[in-house]
Amino acid sequence: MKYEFKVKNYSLEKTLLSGQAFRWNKIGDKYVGVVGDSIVEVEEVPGGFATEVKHGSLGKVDLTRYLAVDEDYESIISAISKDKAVRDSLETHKGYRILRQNPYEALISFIDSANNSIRNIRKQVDTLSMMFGERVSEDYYKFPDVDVLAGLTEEEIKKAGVGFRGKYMISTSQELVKNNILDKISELEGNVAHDRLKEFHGVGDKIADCVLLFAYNRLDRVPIDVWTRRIFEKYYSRSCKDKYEELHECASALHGKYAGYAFSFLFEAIRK
DNA sequence: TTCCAGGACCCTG
DNA sequence: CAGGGTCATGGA
Repeated sequence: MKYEFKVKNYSLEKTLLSGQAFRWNKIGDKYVGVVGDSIVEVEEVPGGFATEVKHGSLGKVDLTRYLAVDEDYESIISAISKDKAVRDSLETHKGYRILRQNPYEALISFIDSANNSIRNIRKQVDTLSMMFGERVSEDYYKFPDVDVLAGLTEEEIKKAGVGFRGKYMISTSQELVKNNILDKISELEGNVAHDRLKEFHGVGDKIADCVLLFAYNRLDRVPIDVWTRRIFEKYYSRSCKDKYEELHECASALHGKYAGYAFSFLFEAIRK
């Protein structure tokens, strides 16, 4: 099925290849990715972009949600633009959007992000899908189902190249098979949801916030990592202790309910 | 060869 | 709590 989206200020490249999602590739002029059970092709056209869903059930409503096309982007930009550092980063990185990914896929993918490079994460998530996910078409595989990963041995999952993170993926999946709380996360208040996610083996402060920001649309959550700390040093040399919770409080105080967006722009800017 | 990659865990003091 | 070592893997 083909769908067209009219939307301003949407950069497919910055959004789909940024490191918030790991299953998109640019092939020629098109971006091709696997979303749920579908292969999606996206291409820029005048006034927005065109999508084609191959093999799969993904509809326009699902895509609108996943790609955050319905987001009130101008309001967000306007709100965080009060800050000069953010304004500067927007000059280069406006058009970046925060996706709304599947929570399980995001959880496992970001468990894979621990002490790892984006390049490797991409490769490993791809291999995981190829080895343990359902085949969609010739070269494309769905992200593995939770009960499949839950049934693997550490030896088996390590063949996907995920290293020491494999055991975390398995135990997290096993916990979810026993008690799938991922739907309930959305009902929890921010800090509570954050702490609940941290109960999974392999999920610490930063990864919990990645999942909240990139899957649950919690735009106020800020994954604090080395880059975030560099951002604080460079732009906000104020007195917040070098402790995760304190830094997150500072980020909130600076940018409020869209702090996740603000720091995503700053992150993209400083990482270059 | 060594170091680092969007960290988290575990053990000490 | 704060500070270390450790964990697989690939690329520079």
